[in-house]
Amino acid sequence: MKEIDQGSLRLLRLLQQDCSLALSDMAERAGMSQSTAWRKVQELEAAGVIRARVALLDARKLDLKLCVIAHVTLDDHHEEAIASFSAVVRNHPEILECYALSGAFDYMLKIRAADVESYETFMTRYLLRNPHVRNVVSSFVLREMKASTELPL
Amino acid sequence: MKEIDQGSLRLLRLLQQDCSLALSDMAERAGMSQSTAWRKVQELEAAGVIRARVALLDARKLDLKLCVIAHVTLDDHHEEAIASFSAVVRNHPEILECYALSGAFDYMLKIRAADVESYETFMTRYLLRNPHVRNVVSSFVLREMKASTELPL
DNA sequence: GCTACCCTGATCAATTTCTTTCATGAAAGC
DNA sequence: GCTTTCATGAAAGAAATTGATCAGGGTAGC
Repeated sequence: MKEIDQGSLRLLRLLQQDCSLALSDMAERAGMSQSTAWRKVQELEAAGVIRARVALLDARKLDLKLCVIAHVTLDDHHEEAIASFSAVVRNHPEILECYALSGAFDYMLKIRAADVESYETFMTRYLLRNPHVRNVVSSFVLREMKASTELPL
Repeated sequence: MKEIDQGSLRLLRLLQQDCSLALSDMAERAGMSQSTAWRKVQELEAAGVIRARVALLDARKLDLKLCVIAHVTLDDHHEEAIASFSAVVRNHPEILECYALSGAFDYMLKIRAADVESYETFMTRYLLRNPHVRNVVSSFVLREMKASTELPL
């Protein structure tokens, strides 16, 4: 893939802050003509640098008051165990993020739920019941100090 | 704030997947007229349910190959220590997310960097050098199994 | 029943935004 | 020197958004 020039970087920075800006606005702020801005955005989209444009919602106003960071250890790391765990992660929208980690735990999950009770239900039904899951340590989020999707460019 | 009806929920689900859809498209998929869809989106935006519309970028294609989950413990929890740590978090775009947690650690950070070297530099310069930071445990992300911004609605 | 109220869908005009097309100028290759 | 290529900006056309208006259909209260 081609190098990403300074102009495109400026557009990306704007887009990850607010993609509802008009092209003419973005062009002006990025110091280029509207045509050029349009072409660059098209390129970035085609190249997959821009993965998606999404709306970010307020979890509180949608009654998802609980956010949990869970650390998971599997019993073994055979294909079947990993596949089984992956399926759980994939199929449950309550699990927003999941990363395989180096270090003390195998996985870190970020989970959102309405309250402690519904979290507990979800937890025991889908994670603890899974035969490959050895251990889950849940930490409740007391405060979201930062929750950005902006990559440092 | 008012209750959120089923129609609005359908719009929100669509918007968190792809906010570049035309209003007419969204209206059709959500099973309502364009006028109604427009009014509902306006409401949701005014009520702050829709916080922002952003572009999600591909970290790999932008040469941010490293993602780290770091757990931080502070020396004490006086105002000054928290303020000092908060400032570090706020001022560094490499730190994408930061949550104050219950449990064994005070904070969990998600950090992105180009490579191990630049991470190491960032780490020692801004976190380990902070007098209020007692301990940092870094876990490298081996695989991003899921990284969604969609709330479960 | 009747009224008032609210939500909905249809329609329309004005504006804004997106997309294509065309022409220009700079740089590279022959 | 000439051509080709490429990125750019201006302008025009196509499409979408915005905001208002009006009418129909529930429904709750009187």
